[in-house]
Amino acid sequence: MIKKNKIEEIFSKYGLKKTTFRIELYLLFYNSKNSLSVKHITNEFSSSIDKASIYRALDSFERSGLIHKVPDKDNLLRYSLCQSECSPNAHSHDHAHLLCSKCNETFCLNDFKFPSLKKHKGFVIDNYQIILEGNCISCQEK
Amino acid sequence: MIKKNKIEEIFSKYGLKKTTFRIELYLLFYNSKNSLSVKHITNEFSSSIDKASIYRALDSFERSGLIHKVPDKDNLLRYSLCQSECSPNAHSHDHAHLLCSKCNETFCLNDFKFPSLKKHKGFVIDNYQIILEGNCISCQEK
DNA sequence: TATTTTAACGCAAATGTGTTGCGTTTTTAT
DNA sequence: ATAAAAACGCAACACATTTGCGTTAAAATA
Repeated sequence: MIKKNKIEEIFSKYGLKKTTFRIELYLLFYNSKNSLSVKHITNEFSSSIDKASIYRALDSFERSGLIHKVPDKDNLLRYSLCQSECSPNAHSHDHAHLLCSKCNETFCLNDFKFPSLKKHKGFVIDNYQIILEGNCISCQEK
Repeated sequence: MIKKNKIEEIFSKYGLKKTTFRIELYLLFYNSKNSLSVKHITNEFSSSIDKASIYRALDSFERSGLIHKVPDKDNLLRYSLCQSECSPNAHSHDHAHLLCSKCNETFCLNDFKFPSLKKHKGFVIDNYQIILEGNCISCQEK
C-alpha cells in the first residue's frame, strides 16, 4: 500500500498540483492490476467529479509521464501506470498488450518485450506495439 | 487499370449489389496505394453521397471480405483492400502496419509477416497485430 | 500569514465520428 | 413485367471527448 506522502513526492517530482481528486486518481491507478478505461474511472468517482476534470487529469498525467495510453477494444481512451523507467520526456513501453474479447479489458504483458527496430524497407520506425487479441485468464475459466 | 466488368465479376462472386457508387468506391480502393480513411472517401465523393451510405458500404465490403480495417493514428475508421487470399469467411491479415506520424496515413507492410501465436502466459491468443509508428518514405524526403 | 498568481474544477455547450429509422429508389430475382 | 430485397438520402440520434468561462483551490511570493 502506497502512502499519501509518497504520492505527493511523486507529484512534486513531476510538477503536478496535489488536488484531492488527482491524488485519489493516482491511487486508483496504483491499486489497479491492469489498465483503466474512462468509464471505469467515471464509475469510481460517480457523480462527485465532472467528466471534463477526469479527461483533463488524464491528459495531464499522460503528458507528465505518469501514465500512458493503451489500446482499447472499442477505441476508447484507456490508460496504464507507467513503469518506473518513464519520464515526462521519454516514455518507453516496449511490451505487448492483450485485449480480451470477452471482458474488453486491456492487459499490459510486461514480460512480453521486443527488440527495438529502426528501419524497415525504407520506413523509419520510432517505436512499435504488438497487440494480442484473445482471452484473458479469468475469462477462460468462465 | 482494372475494367468495370472485372469489378462486376468480383461483386457477383462476393454477393454484392452492383450500384454506381459501390463500384466507384471499389475502384477508389483499387487505385489507392495505401489505406483509405472515411474522411478521404467522403472528400472523394464530396456531397454526392451521404455519409450513411459510405459507412454502410464500407461495413458491407468488410463483411464480404473485400476490405479490412487497418489501425489509424487517430483511432478513426480506415480500410485497405484485402489481398487475394481473403474470403467472406476467413480474413488473414498477418502483416504489420506502419502509421506515419507526419501524414497520418497507414501503410500495409505486406512483406512484414509474422507467425501465428496461440498462447502466452496463460492467455489464449486468437490473432495479433504489429503496429509500427514512424515515418513513411515520402515524409522522410520532405 | 496575507496576498497574488496559477492551474484545477464544475457546468453547460459544442465537436465530431459513427449509427439508426424510415420513406423512396434502384437492383435483382421470379 | 412484376415482386422482393437491398441501397440510398435525409434527418435525427448516440456517445466520447473537447472547449469556454466563471468560480474555487493550490502554489508562489511578499
